[in-house]
Amino acid sequence: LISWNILMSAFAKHGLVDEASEVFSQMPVCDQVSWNSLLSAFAQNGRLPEAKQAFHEKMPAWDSISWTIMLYAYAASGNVEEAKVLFDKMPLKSLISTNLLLSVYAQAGYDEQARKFLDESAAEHSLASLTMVLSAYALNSQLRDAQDLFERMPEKDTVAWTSILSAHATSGQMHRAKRLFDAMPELDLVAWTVMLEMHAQNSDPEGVLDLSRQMLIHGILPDNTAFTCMLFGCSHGGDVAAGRSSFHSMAIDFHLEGGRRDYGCMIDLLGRAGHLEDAIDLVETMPYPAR
RNA sequence: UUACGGGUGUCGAA
Repeated sequence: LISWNILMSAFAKHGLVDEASEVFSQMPVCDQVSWNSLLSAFAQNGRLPEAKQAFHEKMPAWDSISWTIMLYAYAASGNVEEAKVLFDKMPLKSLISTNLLLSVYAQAGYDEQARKFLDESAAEHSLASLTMVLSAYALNSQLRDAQDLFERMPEKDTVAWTSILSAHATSGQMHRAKRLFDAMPELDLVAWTVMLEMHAQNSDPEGVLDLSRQMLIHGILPDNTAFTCMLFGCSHGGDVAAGRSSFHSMAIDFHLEGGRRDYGCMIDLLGRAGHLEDAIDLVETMPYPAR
C-alpha cells in the first residue's frame, strides 16, 4: 500500500496526473493517504474541477491534510475568496493551512486581508508567516504598514530584516535603508545584494564598487545575482571597464559561470555604451540560446 | 508514503 502511494505522488510531482489516477484506480486497497495523494495530484497540476469533485463527492473521509490540500488547490488557481471560504469551514486549522492562506494573500497583494487575518487568528504565528505579510506590504509599497509590523514582531531574523530593508530600498528611501543596513545584527549575501541593487538603481557605480569591496572584506562571496546588480550598476554609470572586469572576475576569481541574466546585463551594458561588436560577439559566444 | 513555507537581480514581454 505504501509503495503504491509513493508511486502515485511521484507521478503527481512530475505532472503525470493521469498516470497517478490510473495507479489509484488499480489499487486493491487504499487509505486516507491514497485519497490525499490523489487530491494532491489534481491540486498540484491545476486541475481544480477534478480536485473539487474528488474532495466533495468521492472521498470517504477527510483529515486535516485533505483540507489543506484542497485549500492549496484553490490557492494555486488564484481563487483567493474561495480559499478563504474553505479555510473558514476547516474543522482543524493548522499552522500549515494558516501559512498557506497568508501566503495566498501576500502573493495576491491582499495586504489588508492579510493583516486582518493576522490579527484575528489568535494563534502564534511563525516568523515566516509574519515575514510573508511584511513582504506583501513591501510589494504594495505600504512602507508605513511594513514598518509598523516589523517593529511589532517579537523576533526578527535576517530574512525579516532584509525584507524591511528591501522595502525601503525599492521605495527610494536610501538613507533609511542605509541606517537599517547598519543596524542589522547579521548581514548575509542577500542583504548585501539588496544594497548593491539599491546603489545600482540609483546610478551610483562608485557605491556599487565600494560595497562589493566591503562585502568581500566581510567574507561574503558574491553569486550570480550579486554580479547582475554590480553589472547593472556599471551599466547605469556607463563604466564599461569596470563592468568588463567584474564580468571576468566572476569566472576567474569566483568560478561562477555567467548566468543568463549576467550575460544579458553585460550585453546590455556593452550595447548601451556603443560597443556593438563586443556585444554581438558576446551574444554569439554565450552558452545560452539568443532570444 | 500525502499538505504551506518568508528576503535580493539587467533588458524584454500591454
